[in-house]
Amino acid sequence: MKQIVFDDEYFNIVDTLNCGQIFRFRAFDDGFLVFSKDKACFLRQNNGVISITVNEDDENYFYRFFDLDRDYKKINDFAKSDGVEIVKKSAELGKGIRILNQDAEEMLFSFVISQNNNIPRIKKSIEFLCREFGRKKTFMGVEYRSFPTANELVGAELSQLKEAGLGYRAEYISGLACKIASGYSVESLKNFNTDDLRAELISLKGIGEKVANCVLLFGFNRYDSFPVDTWIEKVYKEDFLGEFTSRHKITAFFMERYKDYAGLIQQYLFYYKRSLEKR
DNA sequence: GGCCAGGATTTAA
DNA sequence: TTAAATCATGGC
Repeated sequence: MKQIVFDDEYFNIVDTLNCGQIFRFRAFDDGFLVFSKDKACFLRQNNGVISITVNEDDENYFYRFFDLDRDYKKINDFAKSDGVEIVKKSAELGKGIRILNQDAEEMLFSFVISQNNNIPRIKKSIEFLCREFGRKKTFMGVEYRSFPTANELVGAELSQLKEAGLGYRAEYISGLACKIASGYSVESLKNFNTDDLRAELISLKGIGEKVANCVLLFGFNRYDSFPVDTWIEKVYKEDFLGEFTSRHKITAFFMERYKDYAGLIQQYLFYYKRSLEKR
């Protein structure tokens, strides 16, 4: 076991886990277990310090996973200086949000499931897939399951997938698993520039512009992407008083405005808007 | 019982 | 090029 220690001024565990970018974590002891791919780590926050407990071999993976090299102060300050009130407020509330560098393949499957769905249900479906098709692992004495590989998913019957509550998305998951298992390399996509990669992702069945932007942001570490979902659409209409109706144009509007900072500011806005109307 | 959720696809205009 | 219909599922 090894510990990564990090100042918590721009790292809040609860906000980072609950802002809708990650679906696999659970409260444990005085912190949280977080799962990615076949790996796990344990996060705690006290006395102004985040401590991340990892297996020796996973230190580099989770250092990158939690985006520990990025200057969050710079982006947060920029957002707080924005002329639109909700951007300032969301940056204050979301100051501790970090964009996680998650596994690209896991993000592909996860965000295909996310379409026209809600976060609690997405979590349940993913938990089911891990429990049913992932491998059994233990970390700090706790049992968990790895996220199933494409090879593990491709063996599943459609009827099995539907037990996960995937609905019509089951066919997308099955198709994607089949494509990857038969040689399509997600890894090699990392060499694409952002626009080419977005186009490539959209060409996959079950992935449109919004999901592609989520995968770009959370799975490929591309901050120059701005997913527009129902909440962001509300922000655009209610707080920016925008006139565009198509999500494509709304995305373009925010991309032009925030450029390389778009990804994090999008998370600020999503988390803030959703927290207002959820209770 | 209709509306909504981190929408995408297909078809029609 | 954009608009509307359709697609499961569960919580409210």
